[in-house]
Amino acid sequence: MALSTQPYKGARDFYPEDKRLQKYMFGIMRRVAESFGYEEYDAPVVEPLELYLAKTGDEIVNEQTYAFTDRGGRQVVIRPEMTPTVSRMVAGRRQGLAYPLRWYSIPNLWRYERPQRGRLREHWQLNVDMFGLDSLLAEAEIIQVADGILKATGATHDMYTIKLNSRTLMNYILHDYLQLDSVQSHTIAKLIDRMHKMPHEAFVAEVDAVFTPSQRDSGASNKLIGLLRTKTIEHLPEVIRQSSPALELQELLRVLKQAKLTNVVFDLTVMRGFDYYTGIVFEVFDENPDNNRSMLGGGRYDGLVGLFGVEPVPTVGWAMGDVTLQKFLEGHDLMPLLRPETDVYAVLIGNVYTDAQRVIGEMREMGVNVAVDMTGAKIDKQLKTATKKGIHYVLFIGEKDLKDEQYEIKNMLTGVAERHSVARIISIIKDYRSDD
RNA sequence: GCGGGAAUAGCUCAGUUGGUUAGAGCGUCUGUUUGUGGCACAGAAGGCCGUGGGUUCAAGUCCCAUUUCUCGCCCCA
Repeated sequence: MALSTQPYKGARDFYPEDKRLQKYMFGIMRRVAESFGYEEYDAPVVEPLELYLAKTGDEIVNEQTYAFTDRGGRQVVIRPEMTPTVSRMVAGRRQGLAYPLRWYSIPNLWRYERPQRGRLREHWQLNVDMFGLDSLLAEAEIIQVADGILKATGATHDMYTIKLNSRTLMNYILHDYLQLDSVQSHTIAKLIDRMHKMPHEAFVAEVDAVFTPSQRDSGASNKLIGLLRTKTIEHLPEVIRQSSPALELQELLRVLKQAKLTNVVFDLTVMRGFDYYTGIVFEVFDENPDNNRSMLGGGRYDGLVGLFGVEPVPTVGWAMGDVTLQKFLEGHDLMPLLRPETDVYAVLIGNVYTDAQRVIGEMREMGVNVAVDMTGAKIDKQLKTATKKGIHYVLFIGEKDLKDEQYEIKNMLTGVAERHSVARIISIIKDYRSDD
């Protein structure tokens, strides 16, 4: 039985062309996050099981993690998300950190589940968090970071929509306005989370079933359905509109509008799956009809750091997966033309390998990436290799070139070849590389 | 964890109601005589038809199981 060449189920091999795209996406994430002053951190891939038991839903821990017992009998998990880890790190040094703390990371995460479109077992996820600021300006800033990253890919505001909601507003509506108990509220919240995946009649029927007969008679069920259709805060009933979470949402919308985010809307149906959110929640939706999904989401979760037995630290954050971003780029024709890392392929003519080293070495010292063909193959064969590798420039080095100190540099895309000194060639390559 | 679809050359696929040595295009390799790739021409390699059972005189083709891929569900980083 031959060994399989396939990667592990639900995980991906990154061949150089795949890795190149990943480097491009991560590069944008890093550049934009750092432009807002966010610092990169990382942590071990393996965490103790308890870290997740404290906050995440049972199903995630019990059925959707890679969990095992290590040789010392410790129960551990390959991290399925980064939020507990970063909360742990902040709690560990909370007194020595400078707040507001701006941190980001691009961890590799694993979940044990059946792969499907856009959801694998292994993925990379950008996490952007701000700790220590209990102000709407924190939400506003991290949303701007998200917007900045998408714009840096070349996306425009018509390609995605930023949808805002508030967990506290939902609590107010469900508990105070509709008078539901906590079990009913929880069930309704989960239903709202799924409402766009089911026919409207089915949704209405399921919502109805949650209400008691007397609640239905008083019209509470219809009120909720009506509320969920509301497209702006202004159209909410007066009592709700004057509640403090609604006023807060309105303020955030105003701040974001001032920051020129034209694609931000209020959406009462945005729930987010996790229970740990405590305030504003938001999601960014892809407007591509073929890929209508949430590609990024987050919100305020003030309670997590406090789980480590320290003073609570107010926190906002969001996360975005590499697979969803890639789907977004593909769907909107935003995939970049990526060049190979190698700038120049050196074709050797005759037995000049040793003498060519001084030319090649000089180029490398000046920051030009040069791959040398030392196969001794015929010229056409060496050129074919360069073409196949996708390298844009070929440098010919033969005895007469070494003697003249003039070398032919050929652009493989245009077919144009010129003879120059090494110094001139280096500057041509650098100019070419910088006009990305 | 539950359900639908799929699996034939490196890739994309064809393969008749089951019937001889399993096909194409692209790609790969070799050559068209050694300082110039893409084009053209000539030739070659490459398949336990995913795997294991079964039905049959005969299975790539029908049946069962299994694995993997894929699309959904559950759940949602």
